[in-house]
Amino acid sequence: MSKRNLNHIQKAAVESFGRPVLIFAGAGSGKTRVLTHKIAHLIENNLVPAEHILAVTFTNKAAQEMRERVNGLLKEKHAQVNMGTFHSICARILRKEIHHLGYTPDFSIFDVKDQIALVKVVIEAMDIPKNYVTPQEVRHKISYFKNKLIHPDEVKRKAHLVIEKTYAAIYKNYQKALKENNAVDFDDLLLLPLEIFETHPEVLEKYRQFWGYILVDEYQDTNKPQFMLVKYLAQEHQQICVVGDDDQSIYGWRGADIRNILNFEKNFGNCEVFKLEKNYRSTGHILEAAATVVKNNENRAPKDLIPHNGAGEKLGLIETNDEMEEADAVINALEKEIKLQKRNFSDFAILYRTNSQSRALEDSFRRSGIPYNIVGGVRFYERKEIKDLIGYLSLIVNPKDTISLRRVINFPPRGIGIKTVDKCVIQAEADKKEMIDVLNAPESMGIRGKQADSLTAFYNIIKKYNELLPKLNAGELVRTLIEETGIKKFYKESSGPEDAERFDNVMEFLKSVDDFMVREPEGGLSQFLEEVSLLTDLDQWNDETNRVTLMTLHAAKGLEFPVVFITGLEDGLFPMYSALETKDKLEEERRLFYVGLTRAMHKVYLMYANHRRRIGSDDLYGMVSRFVHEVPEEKLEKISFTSALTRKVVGGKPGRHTKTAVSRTVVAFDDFQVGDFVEHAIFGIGKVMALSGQGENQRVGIVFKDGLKKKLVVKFANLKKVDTPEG
DNA sequence: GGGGCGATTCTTTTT
DNA sequence: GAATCGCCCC
Repeated sequence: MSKRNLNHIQKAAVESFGRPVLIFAGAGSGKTRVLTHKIAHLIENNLVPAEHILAVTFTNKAAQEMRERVNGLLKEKHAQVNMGTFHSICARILRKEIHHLGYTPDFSIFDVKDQIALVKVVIEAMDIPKNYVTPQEVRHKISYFKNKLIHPDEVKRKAHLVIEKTYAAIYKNYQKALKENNAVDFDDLLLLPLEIFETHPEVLEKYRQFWGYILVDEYQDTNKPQFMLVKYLAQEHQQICVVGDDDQSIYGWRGADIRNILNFEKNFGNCEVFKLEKNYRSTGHILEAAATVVKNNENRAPKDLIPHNGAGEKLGLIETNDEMEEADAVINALEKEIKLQKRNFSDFAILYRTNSQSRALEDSFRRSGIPYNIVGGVRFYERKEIKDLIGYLSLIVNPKDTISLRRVINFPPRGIGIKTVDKCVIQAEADKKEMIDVLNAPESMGIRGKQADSLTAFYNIIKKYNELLPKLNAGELVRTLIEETGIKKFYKESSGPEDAERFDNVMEFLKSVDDFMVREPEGGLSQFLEEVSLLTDLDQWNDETNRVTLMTLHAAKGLEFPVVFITGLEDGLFPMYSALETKDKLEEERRLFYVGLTRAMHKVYLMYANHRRRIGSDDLYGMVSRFVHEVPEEKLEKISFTSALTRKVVGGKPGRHTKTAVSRTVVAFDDFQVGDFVEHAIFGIGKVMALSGQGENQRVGIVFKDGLKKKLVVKFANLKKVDTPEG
């Protein structure tokens, strides 16, 4: 392995061994390079065998990339390093160890929707006044408690208000219900291993010895359970290296505690600290702007980013009237970049604060024919049709999973409604049986006729596939399952246009099962389900194709792009209103802005709209974001934009299904080319013959239809671009 | 008792 | 704009 392309601090961090290592890695300072070289260094110098190294990353995709890069650095073949997110590593631990807590290894992993469904069931069984609490808010509370490592009993002890006591009671029952379903939620994936480590020291000892060296990336975004896991595993051998940047901590709302990194030296005494401050990514103006902004935060470790590249271009600032115009302005600037700087589509990232902002952007991209990729939003595996299928599979693997059972018992519709399900619940309680097992005897619950037949048929399918599980490979199983359950028939016979698309998604799911089987020939269905439930949209994002990337600022963490647009910079949206309540929240929003700025290599565009329509809440007539004002004015270049498109409503009444006709008319500066046809209010149609000047000073030489030649300043001429000489 | 259709509600960010 | 809720009809 060559270390020639490391600077001396990076090299020292790579070679440090024998003491805990803390690396403060500023944005773009070569953090991933240090981590991969460090892993390669450990292996190559026989300091730690590859299979005894554990590397924790923030996303599965990052783990995959890190694996490839480590493999690229090492010439000799070596065992695989254990890499993954906290959640995926913990899931693997649980498959082996969860029996210590009385679950079976086939446990289901509940996502947010499953959690809400379970909370609902729990509340309904509890004699709580209707609408006193919503399942969503309770789920949120429970997750909050879990991320702070607060047990139900402690919540109960500290509860004063009736509502707090209610939360405590639901939390306790919810946890009990999870276990009865042989299911864990996302938070449990972290909590249950901790519980095992605390109650079974011999298990902890086993993992301590196995993972002789631990590396944690994005350490600033670890929460309390994650910190405890690291502490348990590493505090004895102290063979640990964490990397992070307190300025990029953006997951406080999920329990991430910035103190984990700021107090690392206290928790792991005798540690060696390295600061990577040289930025290899961004040009000077961008870097200085970002640094000035983040210095407004009080709660941060003082540090600098030293520019390595030239000053580059100033940050573009573009004001528009509304979100549609903002989207057009993005396209406009993007096309200019492509024309003038010869960039590819994949050089651009469009970032926003909330997923719903992607809609207007998406419309414009589609209309202009520019290929794009949206990362996030509704994930593939959260679509209804896919969740239904996963529901079947979860139930087959884990028949105790009543949430999946409820989900699929009447899909496709087979005449089993809520009342019938209720009868089954009561019967199961009375008989002390699993819910699945009472379905077999409908007569004993007073269910007859169509419902009775449906119940037995449903029971037989689940039972049959449960028994087939060891014999059939996952792909075959799913294929026959969609036939036998009638899912295929249901979609094929449906005339709804969205059902055709749903069936396509089912087919794509089938393909992902096949892919999994090729990748993991030994892997069973439950391993596939685990992988699927921990996969995020970002993990599947393919950055090789030539497309513009649209994503939230959160999702952009750890990535870099030549050109970055940060949209929706309005007070109330970014920063959000709710973040104005406390200093900590505002500082986290500011860090998010900092993360956005530092994604860019060459150019940043800051965008805001004077009026933004939002679904589900009032329109925002926002002021320019305070963050824009925090960027030094001399770093900004205002780019004026007049809509290149006029929208007019065509056909039908205005309202829900209003169609908008879009025509290209008014243009921004710098958007003329020789040969373009234009229309002037007085002189009429003309043809552009010459160009001079730039931006506000741009002039165009035009020959009008009657032979009149004019040289006009674009700013004042109010020209419209037209497609043909006829207008 | 189930199914269909209109009314209502949701909103930050995600492993 | 979509997903859930609740009402009403079969």
